[in-house]
Amino acid sequence: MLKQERQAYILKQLDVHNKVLTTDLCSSLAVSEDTVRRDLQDLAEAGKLHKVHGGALSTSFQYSLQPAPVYHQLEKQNIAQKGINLMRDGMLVLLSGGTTILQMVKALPPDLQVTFMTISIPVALELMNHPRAEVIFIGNRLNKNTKTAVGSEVVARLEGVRADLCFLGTNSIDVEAGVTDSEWEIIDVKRAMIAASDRVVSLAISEKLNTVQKFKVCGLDEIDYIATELPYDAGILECFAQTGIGIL
Amino acid sequence: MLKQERQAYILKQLDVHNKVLTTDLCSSLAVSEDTVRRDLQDLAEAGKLHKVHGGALSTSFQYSLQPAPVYHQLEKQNIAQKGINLMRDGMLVLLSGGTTILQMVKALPPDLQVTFMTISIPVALELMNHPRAEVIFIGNRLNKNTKTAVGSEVVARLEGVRADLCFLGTNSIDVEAGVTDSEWEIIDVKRAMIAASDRVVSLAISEKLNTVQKFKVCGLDEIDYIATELPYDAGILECFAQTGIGIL
DNA sequence: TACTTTTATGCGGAAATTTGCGGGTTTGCC
DNA sequence: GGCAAACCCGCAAATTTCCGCATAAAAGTA
Repeated sequence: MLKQERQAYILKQLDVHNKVLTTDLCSSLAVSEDTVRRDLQDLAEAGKLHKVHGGALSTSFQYSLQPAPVYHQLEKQNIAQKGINLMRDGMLVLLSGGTTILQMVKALPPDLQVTFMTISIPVALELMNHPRAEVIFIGNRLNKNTKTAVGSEVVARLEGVRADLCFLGTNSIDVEAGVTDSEWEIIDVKRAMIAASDRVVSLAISEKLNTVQKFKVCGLDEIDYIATELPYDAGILECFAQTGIGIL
Repeated sequence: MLKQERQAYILKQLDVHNKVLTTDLCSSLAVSEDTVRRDLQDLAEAGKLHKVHGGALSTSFQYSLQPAPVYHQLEKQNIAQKGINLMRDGMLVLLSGGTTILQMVKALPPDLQVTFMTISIPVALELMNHPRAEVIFIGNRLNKNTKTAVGSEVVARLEGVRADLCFLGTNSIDVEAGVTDSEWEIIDVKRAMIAASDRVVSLAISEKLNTVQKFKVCGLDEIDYIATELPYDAGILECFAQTGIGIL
């Protein structure tokens, strides 16, 4: 059988099943695994498929979020790193939604072995790319604006959870008003996440410091750390530090 | 034998078999390999065939020219429309994962007012764009390959559900073996989805008909409709129709 | 017919391609 | 953290291709 025939067969199988296994191919094509692997490599270099350990996936099968322009990308990457530094292997980590959280997930080191629970569809999708992360989606009805799960079912599920860390993609945080959000539906869920976690981290770019939204999530006393893109000793952070919150 | 005769013979063989081997030709034409090779080279330069190492392929044999990331796009849109036709305002509809389901979701008419329950992250994400759909994600641990929720928690949640319709993005469907899938983890979840629904629709491009995968989901008797891109009276569908399944 | 020119074919050997195998390493999973 | 599977690397064998050249056949010419 000619090489091109084999490769055409592989592509056809991919079109039908969206995935192929090296072992299956080498038995149905009656060639060695090395040959199949070389074929897959060729096709992958040509962009015809997506090679993975053990086989290959159809290129059309990987849904990627359109890279919507992320504002303050650099700042958010800075914040993300500060959050990542808190994670340790074996932890159970709760993640809310938001672009800052998403940036953090994208920046996760591949060797980190953490179980994540999230309510955000985009965050969950991004976590699918991480090799070692275990991902649990706390599902129920979805809010279309935030693309997160909301409702009493989510709150109930969180009641049985004891997490090490909770990261909140904070909408607004203020010394007086505490953490506030603009989406009414998400309030109860965030409260439940906070209640289910040992330590709570608020990720916020400095623009959101000392701003207030319509709905209150919790007071500052519920927050353990604030991560911003500012240096540790920035002036604006002093008043937060005085309330006993850790500045990252 | 004249050169033109040989080349005509080669083209004829290509028409019949879509491929020729240099060694076969030089024995059946009783000429040296070099001669055959020169013939193939001439014909390739004239665009009459596609020369490859060891022989040649018919030009019509799309060996791998374009991966066409939307290879089955049209077919899947056809299938999607057939599925959409079953939906009515106010229904509760279960959706599994897969590209066919995703196509259907993308093609949903904006005025349809349906409550969807799904286990697939990409499907849920796509549904976020629909203006009137209510979306419920049945969450738990996520399978990284399929990007769907799996595990007993999902099954338990589905037990309390009574849906009008269930759409399965079928991996393989066979008259004898029924519906089969390649992912072990998804089996229980699909079974639970089937049990929770009044009517079950299997969406499958025709290439998946009469193919079998490793794990059995259910027999054909559990399936109410099959939607393919083929017309109602296609021959391959007859054997399915005889089992009492509705052909869409 | 004899000679030249052009074209086609076969041959030998070198170069390139393909393939399978053995090793050592990495990866995924329990 | 271990174990089996999957992977990567280099090599060797078999096959195919390429290149130059000689020969033979065909075509043209006097």
